[in-house]
This record gives sequence, C-alpha cells and structure tokens, in this order.
Amino acid sequence: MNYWLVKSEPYKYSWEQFVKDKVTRWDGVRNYTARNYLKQMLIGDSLFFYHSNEGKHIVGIARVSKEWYLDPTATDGKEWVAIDIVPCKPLKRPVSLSLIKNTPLLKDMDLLKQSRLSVQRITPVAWNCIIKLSEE
DNA sequence: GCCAACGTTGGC
DNA sequence: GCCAACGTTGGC
Repeated sequence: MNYWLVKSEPYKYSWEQFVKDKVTRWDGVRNYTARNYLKQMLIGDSLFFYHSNEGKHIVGIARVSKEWYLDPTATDGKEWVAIDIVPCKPLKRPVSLSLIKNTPLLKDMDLLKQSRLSVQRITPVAWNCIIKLSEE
C-alpha cells in the first residue's frame, strides 16, 4: 500500500465536484516526476486530495480505482498517463498548509519542499500524522 | 500583484 | 552539453 497526494485548484476541480462525480479521470499531468508517480500507483492505493491556491487544505481521501493508461487528453505525442480515482471520505477537519508547516513531523513533505509538484508521495508516518491532525 | 522555485526551450 | 530566457505554479 502506497500513499500519495494530488493537488487541484478548487475552481478547476473541487473535492465537492469529485464526490458528486463518484469517479474521475486524473489526467492532464505534464510533469515527468508526477507522471512516474502515476505509473507507480496500484489499485487501492490511498491519496490525499489537496486544494491549492484557494483553501490550501487537505480535504479528503481518495483511492486508485484504475491503474495508469495513456492520457487521452495528451496531444503532443508524448506518453502522458492518467489514472482513475474514487472519493473515499472527507477528512473530519481539513488539514491546512499552515498546520502542516507548524508540525515538525511533516517538515520534509514535498508539499513544503517542492510545492509545485502536482502528484506527490507521502510516507506512512506523514500519512498517519495528517489523519491524526484531521481528527483532533 | 509579487516573487521564488523549478521545468522547458532554444541558441551556441 | 551548457546556460540564459521564459513560462507556470502556487504561496503570500
């Protein structure tokens, strides 16, 4: 079981819309590091859903429902990939970026160190820590 | 609106 | 292969 984080600007695609849709194709990723992570994802892997720009919270948990396939929105001839994800549940309380910043256990997260990366890997320690923060 | 970080492009 | 220029992301 691997843990991941995906980012979305809520005005483009929000958690609320995702819940309504019940399943969505995570496509349009055009960064090689992010693509490699998409290719490593297995069915059942868990993802945090983060709202960037507006909100700046981790708002929910999703799961991989279909492993990588060629991204049909890619038009540049390169091998970009997509996955399908389904919403699992919202966090009881969203975990804000500022709280993450102020939590020593989380200081090495990509969210802080490489904020532009749209698909990130989360360590089990960080995952559990964020779950705890969301329940406090 | 500004700017830092970082990826991509293209000239050499 | 190097590096300057440029574009994008995203926090503030």
